[in-house]
Amino acid sequence: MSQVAFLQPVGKREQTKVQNRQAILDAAREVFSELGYETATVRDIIRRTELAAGTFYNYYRSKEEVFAALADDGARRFAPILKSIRAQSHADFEVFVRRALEAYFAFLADEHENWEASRPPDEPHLHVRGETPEMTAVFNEVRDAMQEAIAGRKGPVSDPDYMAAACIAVAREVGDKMLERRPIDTRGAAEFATAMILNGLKGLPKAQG
Amino acid sequence: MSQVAFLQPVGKREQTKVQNRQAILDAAREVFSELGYETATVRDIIRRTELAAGTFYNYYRSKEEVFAALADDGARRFAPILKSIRAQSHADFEVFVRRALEAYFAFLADEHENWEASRPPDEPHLHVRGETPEMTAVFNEVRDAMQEAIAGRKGPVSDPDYMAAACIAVAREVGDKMLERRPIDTRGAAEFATAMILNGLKGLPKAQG
Amino acid sequence: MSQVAFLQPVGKREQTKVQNRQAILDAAREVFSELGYETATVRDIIRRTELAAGTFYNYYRSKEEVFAALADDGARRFAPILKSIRAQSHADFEVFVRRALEAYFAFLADEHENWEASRPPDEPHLHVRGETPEMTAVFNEVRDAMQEAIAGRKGPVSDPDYMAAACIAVAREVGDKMLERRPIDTRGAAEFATAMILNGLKGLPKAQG
Amino acid sequence: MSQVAFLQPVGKREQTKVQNRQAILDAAREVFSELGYETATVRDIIRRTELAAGTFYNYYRSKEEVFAALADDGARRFAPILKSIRAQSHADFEVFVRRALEAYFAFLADEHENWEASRPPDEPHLHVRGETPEMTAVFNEVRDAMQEAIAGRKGPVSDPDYMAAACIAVAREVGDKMLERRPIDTRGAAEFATAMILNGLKGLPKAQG
DNA sequence: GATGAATGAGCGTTCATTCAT
DNA sequence: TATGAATGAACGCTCATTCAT
Repeated sequence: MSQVAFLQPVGKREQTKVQNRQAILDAAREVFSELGYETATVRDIIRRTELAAGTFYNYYRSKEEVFAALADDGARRFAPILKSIRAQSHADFEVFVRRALEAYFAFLADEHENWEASRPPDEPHLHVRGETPEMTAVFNEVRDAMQEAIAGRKGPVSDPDYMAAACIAVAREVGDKMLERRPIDTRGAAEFATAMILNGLKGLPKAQG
Repeated sequence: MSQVAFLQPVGKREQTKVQNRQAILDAAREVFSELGYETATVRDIIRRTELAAGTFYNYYRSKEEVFAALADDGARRFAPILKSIRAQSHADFEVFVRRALEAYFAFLADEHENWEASRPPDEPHLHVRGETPEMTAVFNEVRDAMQEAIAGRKGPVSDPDYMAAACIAVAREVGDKMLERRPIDTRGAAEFATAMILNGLKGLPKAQG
Repeated sequence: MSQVAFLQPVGKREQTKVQNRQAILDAAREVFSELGYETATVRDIIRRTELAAGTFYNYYRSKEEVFAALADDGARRFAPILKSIRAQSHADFEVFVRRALEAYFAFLADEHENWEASRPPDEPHLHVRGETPEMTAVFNEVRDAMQEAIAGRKGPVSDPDYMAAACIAVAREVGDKMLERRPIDTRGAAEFATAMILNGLKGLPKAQG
Repeated sequence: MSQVAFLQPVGKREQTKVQNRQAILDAAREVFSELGYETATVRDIIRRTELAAGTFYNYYRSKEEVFAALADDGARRFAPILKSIRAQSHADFEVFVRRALEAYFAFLADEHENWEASRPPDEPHLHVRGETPEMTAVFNEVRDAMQEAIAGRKGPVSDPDYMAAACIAVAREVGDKMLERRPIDTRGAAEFATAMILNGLKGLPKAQG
């Protein structure tokens, strides 16, 4: 046995297991973002795979479960980024908001570009909003962080629940709109969303550019 | 012939027709708000009814059509309210926003209470957000009005598309949250949303109550 | 009471009864000839009528029954013609065959023209072969007559059952083809069919026209 | 591994697949010939099978497709026979007609016997004429050949379209009648049909047997 | 494990027929 | 009688899931 094998005991078996799992995840990601969660079927997923129908169930028990797995994946990748942002903001709420939004929009753009890159160019194209599991998950991360940040602010706050809901709603909508524009301008979106969240319409810069 | 009969010549037939149509609409409203549009099936609707499978099709040709009928109903009731608000605000954007939000939240609360009243008390309860057709329709009305109002504002604006998206997102989320609280406080929600939209988090009153 | 009323007691009631029955028959004839027996539905029939769905069942118990009624109608009109032909042929088989075919083709052409006349000009148009009930019925009449005539021939015959089947088959096919040509040439068709039946291919005149 | 296994490597799976496919074809043949194409339903077919509803669709996409498969099968078996007949008749029309009819009737008889053999003895029994897909297909083959043969004949012909229609009609009807008799006498039927087609009633032998 | 055919509940829809009015 | 809405069995078909191989 090689050292490598010792450190990571990948026999042929384990390797294909990993590959299959990944193949399913990849196919599922595509399918969910093209068809949306409701419309997508398990069959759609396995069809984009070289695997057999039954094999799906060796890895995931249902459509729900594979969706959750994808979401998890996104969350796992994003969580540390968000954590370091919080650490770096030293309780400065404005800074935190700005940076969190920047990170969120960057993640979105990245996801989106990967997805577009891996697609045959002129397929019919539904793109149901924010329906990819990763985006959903990352969005949830941001929401939670925002909630905590708001709750932890010193001084009495108006209504932390409403505040969080409102902030996160702005983030989501602006994010979706951003993805529809070309070129995708994550900085512009972050600026807008930050200004809007902190100062409202009246605080927005009066002219664009 | 009684005068009443003269005013409203309802035979038993017409009566049951009206009743059935209403029963279908009521069932559909329930089903859509519990399961969401995608998940709901025509059969789910008829099952909540004492009617036979085929009867549905005497009234509506498809799930889409019954959804549209419900949405129409909501829109029809709300549109004049919104129109008079616009007329009364004389191009004062702040006033318009405040009143439109008040009307929107009031409508939501009303809808919601009616719906809750007609429900068996402790059914399992998913409540997919804002998915009842009426709410969808009313929300669309508000969105359109907001978009127009923003587009029509004098002076250069930062990014009307983002602005509209952000405002409407706040309205929707705060509305949803509002419905989860008891008692339902439409005035509080409207105040919050208005302040948030116009001035952002920093403009929010520092203390609650 | 007038004499007429005495002879044919038609009150308003009886009159509409007759009219309704006729309306159903007319509609059914159209529908059967356009859609064919299998494809046609009772609903198709009543839809071409000013009557209500249930009314159909006051007159006929099913699709089958109205089909039979139409067939009967055709048979009733054709039977006397055929009878007189038999009487006039004094057991001369060749004469009988020729005249029976002429009468059959004439009836077909007549039916067909009536039907075409009563049709909107460029509707889609299936015309399933020989499927109108009248044609079916008349065809059956001719077949029976032919069978009898063959069975009654003096001298040993090769195989009366086959003979009848063969003759009638020729009549039907040539009849169908005839209806597809313009102008409809009943005489030509009768000549051809008669020659074919009596003398076969080898007895056919060598040139056409 | 045995040699047999080498020649035909059939696992149990392949075996049941073949069996199921055959079961569906058999059921379909029965259903079509008892009910006719129009009346038959996919569910009628699967009901005569031990299979589940959905299984049908693993093999055929629709009623049409299974019908076509059956027809194809018949046509494929019959086409070479007919081809060799044409080759052997060296443009002698009479010979061609006689042999083609013989082959057609033989095929019919064969088909029919197979079908009867595989049937429970005294089922209700409609037997819509010549409606099994195989017979339909074979009949079409004969018709086409006949049309070509007639069209290719030297010398002016009376009316090739009528001629073909008449010949084929005789073939079909005599064929159907033949199947109703016991014992099935394909030679007798062929003799009769040939004589009838070539010489008509008057050329028929005067006595039977 | 991987396979992929089999399963059968469920879907949207149609339609002959019934029956209260 | 005429009406036409109500009925519910049946249709073609899909799909998540199972299970023998």
